[in-house]
Amino acid sequence: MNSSNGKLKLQNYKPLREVVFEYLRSAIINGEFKPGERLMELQMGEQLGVSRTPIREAIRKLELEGLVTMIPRKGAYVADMSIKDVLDVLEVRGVLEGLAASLAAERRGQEDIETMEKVLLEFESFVKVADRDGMMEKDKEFHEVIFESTHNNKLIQITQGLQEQVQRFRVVFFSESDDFKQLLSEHRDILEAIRTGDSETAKEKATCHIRDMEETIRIFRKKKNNII
Amino acid sequence: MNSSNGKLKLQNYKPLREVVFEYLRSAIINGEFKPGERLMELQMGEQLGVSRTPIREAIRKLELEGLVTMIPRKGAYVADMSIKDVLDVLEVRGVLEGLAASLAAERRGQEDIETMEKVLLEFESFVKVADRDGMMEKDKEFHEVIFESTHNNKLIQITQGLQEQVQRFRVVFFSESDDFKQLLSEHRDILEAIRTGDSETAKEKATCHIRDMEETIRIFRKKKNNII
DNA sequence: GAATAGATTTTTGTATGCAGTATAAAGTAT
DNA sequence: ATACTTTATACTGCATACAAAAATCTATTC
Repeated sequence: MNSSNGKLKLQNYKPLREVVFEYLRSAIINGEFKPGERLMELQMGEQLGVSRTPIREAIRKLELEGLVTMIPRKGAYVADMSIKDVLDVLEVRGVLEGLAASLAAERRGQEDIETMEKVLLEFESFVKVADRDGMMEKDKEFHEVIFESTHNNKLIQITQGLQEQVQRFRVVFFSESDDFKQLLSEHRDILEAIRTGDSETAKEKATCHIRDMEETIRIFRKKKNNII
Repeated sequence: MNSSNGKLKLQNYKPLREVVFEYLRSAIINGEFKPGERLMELQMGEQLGVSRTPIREAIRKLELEGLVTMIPRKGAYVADMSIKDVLDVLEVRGVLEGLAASLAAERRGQEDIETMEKVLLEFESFVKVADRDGMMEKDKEFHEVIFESTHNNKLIQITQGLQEQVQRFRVVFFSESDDFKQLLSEHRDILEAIRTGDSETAKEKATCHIRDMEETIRIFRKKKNNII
């Protein structure tokens, strides 16, 4: 079970398809590949220095994850994401964050609390220097810690998928909103409820937190009447 | 846009990988392939009369869906499912069913209600003749209609995935429980709340419905202390 | 008889080849 | 010029080939 033998390299081995999958996912999530853009196997393969096979296998996974849309015999396209899609995701995320916060309040360990506090402080310091990328990262981490604290693997897995889908939108959100103070205070409220084991309050605060995001998106939709 | 030309065949075209994917998924869900069983590409290919390529691509999707576990350079195995896994799924399903029922109460159309009523009647008639397979099918359909009525595509998509994972367990549930009358009356309560547009009650009833399933599983775990 | 090293077979990972289809371009008729 | 074929090209879908790793079997040694 321990790793004292020489097989480290083997355990570190990662199939090309996996490398490609992660690369493409990250590229789509971070907007390097734009929605509607076509992903051509041969071209991507040349770009990454691999054959079509691993590309194709990676695309199958992206397809199931909803980041890529397949049209048989035509090809793979980066999935469009309408504001309706984002709102749908947030509607689901709302209840899942609520569930997660309430479970976390019941099940969290001491080190979970400590990690949350650490992340929150780091978020705060990014707010001070107005580092949006830093804030986004820490915001994501904060929610991740909460989900980890539930010890419900399915919940963690599902949320990760959703996470990735909103991530594409997060950039917009963070450039729209200026009210990071509110975000911070909401996070503090959630953490406080989890710390004291008050699952009911934790659930409520977490749900509201997402509802606020929804509201921001709705306002955004009214301002610019376009599709992302 | 219309289909008056001869291109019908093309629109019906389904890639082999898709056929294989659906076949394997169904086989795993219905327990024809047992947990831990190894899926060998060449062997599966011979069995289905296709080459390894479509098999591999199907496996990538099953992998992401959590029905298959990959060990690099060793192969694909039907994913194990512990009772803890099932309980984790149900914990998530609980809040999602709640959300779905409350949204359905707000957004359902007339024909949604009619479909639910029809399915419920069909379920009832299967109860009368003690047809477990029929009941299982109608139970599944009932929940599907509710999710459809939310018009939230993400919610529908996520739940379908979860659905498939518990389906493997449903067989056990339906052979354990004899209290189909209660199941039926719970479904009736949910439908009634959705019909009258009482989203709060709908949510509550639907959540309880899943909690009951959880309870059944917990009792089952105590009775037989084995892993499925 | 057990253990180990080596050879053999099986299986995965990746690349490539071939057939068929969609798309764009060129040509033809009206 | 416009609409309708025809042709060319590029790409996907699937099969197959080849390399490398894992598993299995065999023989040899203690």
